[in-house]
Amino acid sequence: MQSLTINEAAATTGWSPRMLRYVEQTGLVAPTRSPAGYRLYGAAELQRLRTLKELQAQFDVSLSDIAFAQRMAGDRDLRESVQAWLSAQARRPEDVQAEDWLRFEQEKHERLLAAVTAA
Amino acid sequence: MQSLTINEAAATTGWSPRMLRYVEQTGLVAPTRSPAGYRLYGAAELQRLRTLKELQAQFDVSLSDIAFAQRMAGDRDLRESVQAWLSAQARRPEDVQAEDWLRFEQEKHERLLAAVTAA
DNA sequence: GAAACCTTGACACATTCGTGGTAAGGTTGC
DNA sequence: GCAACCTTACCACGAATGTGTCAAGGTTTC
Repeated sequence: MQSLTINEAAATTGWSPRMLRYVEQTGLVAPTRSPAGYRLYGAAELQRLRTLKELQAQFDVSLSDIAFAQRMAGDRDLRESVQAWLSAQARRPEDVQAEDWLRFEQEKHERLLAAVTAA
Repeated sequence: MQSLTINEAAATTGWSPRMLRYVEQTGLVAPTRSPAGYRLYGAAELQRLRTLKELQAQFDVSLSDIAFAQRMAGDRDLRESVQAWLSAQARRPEDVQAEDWLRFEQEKHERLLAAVTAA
């Protein structure tokens, strides 16, 4: 599996070289380096870069949004604090939305329980 | 249970009136309104404002970060797309972190199953 | 050893976020 | 009816995000 240098990676992913460096700086896609320090993008990184672009286009999210999601994924304290804060709001009528998140997890448990008790 | 007007709410929460309006605009804390359109902050809103401030101080997150988390909570498509993108990265050695998120949900199911089968 | 790549670092610029102010006008309480 | 509040709508301004370009210098390839 061969790797692409930054300009090649830019060509096949639609990002500019400048942006590839910036994306790396945000911690979202970090290529490996050659002995001399050249960025080397493997198949996995290229795929991630493409899907990252899709994610942005489809939902209009910013890089810092995704970076925050990644931070939440890796920091349980943060994640639980945020979830707690959000769930406290689910009581209010206009925010039925927020409850969906919880309900989502809740339902997973219910489905799981249903499956187990049915057996 | 009486409600506070914006300046009173500002006084007891530490936010400025200006920021209370801004926070409302972000969709994070929306007070009810009096017939004349005055913002009325109840105990729940006041509490949410205080804990929001704590959340920011403790983890150095921005309002837009929390707003994005809230958006993810309410938009399953978005949430699952982001989670999928993040988990695709968990394979890479330096990102063991990200896997924790998934493992977290996984563990909840496992604990649930353990509790059920133990009974 | 020169052409064509790569690196980091900087300057620049538009856009958004966070925050304060101020102006023009409605509401409330005496 | 006036003082003290509230509203929305702006202008402003620093900090962060997103993006391009350019300079000074290392690497690779012929």
